Amino acid sequence: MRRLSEFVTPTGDELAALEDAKQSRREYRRNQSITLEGSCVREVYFVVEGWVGGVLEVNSGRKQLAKLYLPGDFAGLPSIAFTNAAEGLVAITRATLDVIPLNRLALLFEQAPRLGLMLFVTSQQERVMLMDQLAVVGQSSAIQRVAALLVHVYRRLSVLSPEGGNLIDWPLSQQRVAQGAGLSAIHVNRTFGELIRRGLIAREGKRIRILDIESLVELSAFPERRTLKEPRWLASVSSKG
Amino acid sequence: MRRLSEFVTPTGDELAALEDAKQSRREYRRNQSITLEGSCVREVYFVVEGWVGGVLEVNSGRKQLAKLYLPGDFAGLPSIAFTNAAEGLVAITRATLDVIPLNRLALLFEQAPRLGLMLFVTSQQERVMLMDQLAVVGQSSAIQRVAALLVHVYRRLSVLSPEGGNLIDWPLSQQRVAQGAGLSAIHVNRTFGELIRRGLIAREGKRIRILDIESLVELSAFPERRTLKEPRWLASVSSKG
DNA sequence: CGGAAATTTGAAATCGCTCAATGATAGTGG
DNA sequence: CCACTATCATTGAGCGATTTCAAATTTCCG
Repeated sequence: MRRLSEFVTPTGDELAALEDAKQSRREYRRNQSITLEGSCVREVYFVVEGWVGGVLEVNSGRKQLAKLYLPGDFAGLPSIAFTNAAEGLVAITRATLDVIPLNRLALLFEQAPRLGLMLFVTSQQERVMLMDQLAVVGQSSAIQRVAALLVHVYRRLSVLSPEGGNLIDWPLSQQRVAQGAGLSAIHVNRTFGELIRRGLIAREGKRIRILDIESLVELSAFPERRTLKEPRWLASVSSKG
Repeated sequence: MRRLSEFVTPTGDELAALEDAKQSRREYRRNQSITLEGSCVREVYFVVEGWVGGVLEVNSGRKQLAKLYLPGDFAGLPSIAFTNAAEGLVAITRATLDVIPLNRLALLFEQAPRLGLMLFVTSQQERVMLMDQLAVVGQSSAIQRVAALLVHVYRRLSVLSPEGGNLIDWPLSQQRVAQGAGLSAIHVNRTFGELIRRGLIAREGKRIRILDIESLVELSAFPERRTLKEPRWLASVSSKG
């Protein structure tokens, strides 16, 4: 629930309503497809464990990794407005998801309006993350794009497990990094090499060690955004569930 | 209101609540800044008339045009979760905006929960639009990116004024197109030339005529998304305001 | 252990960028 | 109304970052 409570603290009733909306729990193995792009949308997912990718296919087979869903994120939401899913969902690691049928999601807005508002605000955060990724892909060099992805993952994991340190379990193939950064896989390989040569990161098997986060941040020019806590404009909304 | 009612038809009470949330109306001249990136967020805007750009500055002065807000869109929403505005808002044409203070926006979720849900769903649409733009910028060539922008604008204007035809009033400088597509302004110029040479578009002063929309769509590989109308999963939510 | 997928490296091609300069257009103030 | 200026559009030339193609190695999974 970390993502939701980042903003305001949900009441017990609100948390209960959310738990109530969850129908079942599913497990996926690494690289397993969760939802196909273009399929019919009946439910969304709460990521309990693992990494999930949101992937769009365009331009004769080329793929864009548009979003990394981590534990605490709601996956599949963007597609709910359309007849066909805009993004495919893929388990990037072994993953555990809770299923939330759309009709139960809709009821949350009636039963717990403030929770609905929190979901709304969280979706605005997601829009900003997409805009940031767009700005990186649109306006910076290959090494900056890869650095930005590293910074993004580093920061998000830091929130999830503050004791995690600088060693990141890295399940993304260079092909997937390429799909996220808008580069070719081969150039991603060379770019990782350059980051290592510069002493910014090191590879330890399937892990990546962040050696110099300040330099990575400076190189990537990736903005750090501060979330508003308990904003005044939200105080007037009743938290009655 | 077109954007909201695209999904479900709001009741009179819901429309009244939304009107009530609007505080004042403001006019901006072409190229005037509406909101600075990094400023404090106290309100959002409903675009009544004109085009508004959402711009992110990154990477030592380079800018990304992340979103075109057209009449009926809510501008400034993405920033509400943060202490500082993530995007700057710029009037691309002369523009008229209604101001909605954040506390009144928040109250909508309590007073008209179904309207809150509609705002939520509309935000998911916006996420998909961003993902589509990201996929275009990340995965396609210069000519495809410019074609995709043309198709995007053409489709959105077609919804706003179905009688509009193939002649588009084009207020975007090549510099701004470049900021949207992740290209240099000079290359945008050459790319427009190529599109004209191929007979896909023609320029008539400050207007652009779309000569061959099918070929533009095929070239750009830009997906057409169908909005879900009156979805079953929403029927159970009360429309009482 | 076998086979598929992922990584790595080299060489050549190309797309798009930068630099530089010119021409066109529009807004401003006298 | 016109000169002035800033912005925008256009064109050429050369460069450089990234892609593509090809092939060797390594790693991973069953």
